[in-house]
Amino acid sequence: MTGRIDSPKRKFIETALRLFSERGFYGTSLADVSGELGLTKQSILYHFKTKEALYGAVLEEVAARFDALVNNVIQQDLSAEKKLKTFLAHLLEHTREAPYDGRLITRELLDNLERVEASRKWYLKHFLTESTSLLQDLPKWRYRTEAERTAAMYQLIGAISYFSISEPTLSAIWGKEKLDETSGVFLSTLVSRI
Amino acid sequence: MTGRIDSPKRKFIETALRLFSERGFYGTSLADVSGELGLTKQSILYHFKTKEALYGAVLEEVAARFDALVNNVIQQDLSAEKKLKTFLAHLLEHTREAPYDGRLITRELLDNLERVEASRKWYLKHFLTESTSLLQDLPKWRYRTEAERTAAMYQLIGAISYFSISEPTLSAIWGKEKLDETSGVFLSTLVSRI
DNA sequence: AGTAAAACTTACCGAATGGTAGGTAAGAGG
DNA sequence: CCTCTTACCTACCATTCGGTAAGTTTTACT
Repeated sequence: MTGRIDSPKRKFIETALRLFSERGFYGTSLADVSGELGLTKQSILYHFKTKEALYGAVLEEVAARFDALVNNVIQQDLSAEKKLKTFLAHLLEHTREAPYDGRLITRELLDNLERVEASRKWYLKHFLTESTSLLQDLPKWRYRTEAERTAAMYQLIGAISYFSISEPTLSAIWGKEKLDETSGVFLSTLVSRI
Repeated sequence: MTGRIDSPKRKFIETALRLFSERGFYGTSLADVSGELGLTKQSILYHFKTKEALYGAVLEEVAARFDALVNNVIQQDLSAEKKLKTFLAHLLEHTREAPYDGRLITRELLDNLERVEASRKWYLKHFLTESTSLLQDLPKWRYRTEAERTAAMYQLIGAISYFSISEPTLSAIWGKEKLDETSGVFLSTLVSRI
């Protein structure tokens, strides 16, 4: 693993994440990515064999961040309810601080329908499984069916994710002020309905 | 308006909708679209001045379907609560019957961040505004703030939309059986938390 | 200082892209 | 029968794409 913070690979991954998340895989060229760093596209191909390999590295890093997010909450010594609320708060906070992450994952959900390969991994599997387990220990949900808990958890994740990718559009439609008001009450409104 | 069902424009729009929603704007070439119809790409450029114009026509049609969906519910003579539930049921049903529509809108939410032009219209404005108004007449929500109602409504729409674009991925992660179970209880789980 | 690996560069390529220009075949209406 | 419009076509073009090959510069280490 390239652990070094300033490893050249990492600066490519960071830039690629931003561009892939904003313009998508096909909308981003290798020249775009390297250009942002003042380099030629061949500098990328030195570190990553293909464009797909670069994309895979980006996806892996983003998935690792989401995994870390849910792992972190699970390991804390909190009540089940507190864990869930903390998880949702952290997830929402993360989509705000690192909007590229959520956008990339959403694009991946849309794209892997077509750009499938035998080797494609399901980076989100761990995140989804662990997230859903957070509902299992809630008294309110313990005696519901597994399917109901799964549906409920995916609704929470979906609500947060969809809102975060919509923010630029909503800002244009509603104006910044109304968006900020809505953002301000988003978490409490979401949690109040659990 | 090209009202005729078999208008040549319409067959291009239908095919383009499918491909744009599956592969995205940059992932779909004019040759791809025309190829599916056994034609050359110039046949498209005869009907639509540019690729952007074709995309715009597709987007307009999809947005019109969402508008019709919410308009249809609002005009019915139902209680506020029944209206909301009917709306959510119809929205979920629509994302299942016409999965291309939801995927295209989600891509547009992601893309218009970058592919903005002065002329770009906010196709979703009417849909969002009218949808949110559905919560206004619910006793439970009447005395909450406008921002809270807006947040709640967008959470419902987001939950449905995100789930629908995730179905292929979830089917691969969970398997078809678990996905079907979850789908089966999705609406009731969602509604029970309003 | 010397050297070898790492991190780039220039030069090039075939394929695909959106789009232009200039046709042609078919049908409708007078 | 003639003409105009619709709906396509072939031919072509400049640009961009991901990727290969072969050098050159920078860095790290002895």
